[in-house]
Amino acid sequence: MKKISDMISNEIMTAFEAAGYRRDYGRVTVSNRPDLCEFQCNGAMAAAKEYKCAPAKIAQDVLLSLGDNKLFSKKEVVNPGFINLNLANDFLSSYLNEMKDSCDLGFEKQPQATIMIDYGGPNVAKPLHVGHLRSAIIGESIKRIARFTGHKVIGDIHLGDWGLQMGLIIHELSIRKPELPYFDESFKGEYPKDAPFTISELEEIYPCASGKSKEDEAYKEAAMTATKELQAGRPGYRALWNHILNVSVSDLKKNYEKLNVSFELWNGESDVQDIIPGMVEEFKSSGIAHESDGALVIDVKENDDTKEIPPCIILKSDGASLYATTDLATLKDRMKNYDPARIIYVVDKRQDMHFVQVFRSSRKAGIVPSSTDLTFIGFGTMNGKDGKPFKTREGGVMRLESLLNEIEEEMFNKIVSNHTVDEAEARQTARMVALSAIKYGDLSNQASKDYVFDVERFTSFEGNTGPYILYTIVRIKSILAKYKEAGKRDVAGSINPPANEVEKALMLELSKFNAVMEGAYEELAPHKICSYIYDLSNAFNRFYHETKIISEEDAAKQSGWIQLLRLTQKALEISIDLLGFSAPDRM
RNA sequence: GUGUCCGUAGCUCAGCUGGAUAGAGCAACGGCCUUCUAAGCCGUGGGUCGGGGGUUCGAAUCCCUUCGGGCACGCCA
Repeated sequence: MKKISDMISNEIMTAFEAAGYRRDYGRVTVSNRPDLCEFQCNGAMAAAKEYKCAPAKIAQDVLLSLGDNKLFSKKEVVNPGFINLNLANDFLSSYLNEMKDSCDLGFEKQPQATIMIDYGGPNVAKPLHVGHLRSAIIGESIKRIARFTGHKVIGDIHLGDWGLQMGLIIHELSIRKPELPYFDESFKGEYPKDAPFTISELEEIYPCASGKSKEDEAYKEAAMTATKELQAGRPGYRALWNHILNVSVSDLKKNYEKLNVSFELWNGESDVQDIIPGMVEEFKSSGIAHESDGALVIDVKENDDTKEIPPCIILKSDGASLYATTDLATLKDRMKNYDPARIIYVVDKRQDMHFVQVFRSSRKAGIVPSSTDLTFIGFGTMNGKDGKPFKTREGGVMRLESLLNEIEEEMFNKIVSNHTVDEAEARQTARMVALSAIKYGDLSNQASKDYVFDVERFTSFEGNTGPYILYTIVRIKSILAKYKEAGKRDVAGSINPPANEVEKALMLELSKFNAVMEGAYEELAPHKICSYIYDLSNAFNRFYHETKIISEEDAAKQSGWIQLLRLTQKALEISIDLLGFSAPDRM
């Protein structure tokens, strides 16, 4: 169904036209002065210059040709030329009733396109820490928003599984457990099925090896050799690499599952290594790549650049490929296998330059046609309260798992101190509330900005927080349950025209649903959904406070409210689902 | 140095395709639980939108300049 703002705009634009003014001056927006009106049109003031006419006169003309219009209960001109509008009550209620009876609240789907999301993946064998939180949370939300919009979305975690970190681990293992068959080059038998380490050992080995390599040149040298041998296909190392991958991936899956985040593809850098040599050859033979200081590069600077964009390095002077090479090969692979209309990278904004280089190179090399859109969403850093990158109290990297547990524990305590519930339910609820706190806390900020991750603030959950939204939904569920207990049906009936300001305010918020969802996709901005459901929850809680529904004796009134509640619940639940969390029945 | 993003209430943030009196939350202070969950609702105080200039009938929003901060700037990922 049409967005309500378009319906209103259409009336006013037609009136502009009928009065002899350009149609596009008639665009109507939500009022920024709710005390004066619900919607406003500023076009008369903008038109004043073109028509050399007082804005108030133009506005009067417009209202004159608008005449009696069923959509509006109030339409007036206010100096210097604002057109202030209020919606007619029965128009508003009929609009909401149509939403209520439509699929997805009447949201108009876009024609389906294939969209891929690249999460700039975590590195294998390193523990997931808070730095990985944003790409998972934002990426998941964007995926859901794009799906809701009507698209087919494929998320690829895109693991970092091919770099020096693998060589470091292999080398460190060779020191710790030299007796393992993986290091015996003459070994001909079957390698063991089980990994010679657990995930916790692995997570200890990497930082240890990484530390050593920074201090010990020979150690680093050996790790690089191991990396090279792995990449060249040394059987023992490949087998070991498989173990590292398997152990890591199953641990990652467990962690992401807790976050309610999933990926369609668990590809990684290693998957495209085979196609790199051929791709590089093409770059050479087509002449788009050339040698520079011993390295093979593609020039990507353009005339209207405001600064020098360095060339994209394809091969190092020692002939090894790099990050950009892998990303280009991945693009090639994706175009071949999925032919997406759009690829969205949800990656730390510090990698902006890298993606400028890769995107331009991919166009230049003809890997990605102009019909496929490449979007880079760079997100900001998660900082601690001191404004510096988030750390634990001890100054270390905060593991994702500990963070989740800490917040869950806080929630659990809050729940059991509030009322008596059995432990299993309290645990379950605590998980849901904790997740809402973390995700809403992240998504309510603009993705591109750094933000302060304040555990205390997130666990206090008063005000503009995920738990506040959940609490609102719980209140609605509670009323609906009581209504049902009283033996009444809650499926039939329709929303009545609003009886007072508070009720109308709630209905107006609901009517914006479609426009908000559309905007959230257009701008790939989950925070727009957050601010919407915060407004909607506020409007609902005011209404809740003033309206006693269960004790209402007028059955028609009561069932109208029940329908209004169901619609509110649906709008909120669709929204939080797009943000990647869900609401319990009680909390 | 060059580029880029940011600077809005004590703190954390919205608002930015120009519109009427710049909004929330937290913190502070004061009300509201015999009635659908007080994780809530109502109210009070708190701002030269970093500074300066410009464009405009109108600027937090656009342009210029200046100060302050983050980040990135060829063989790491």
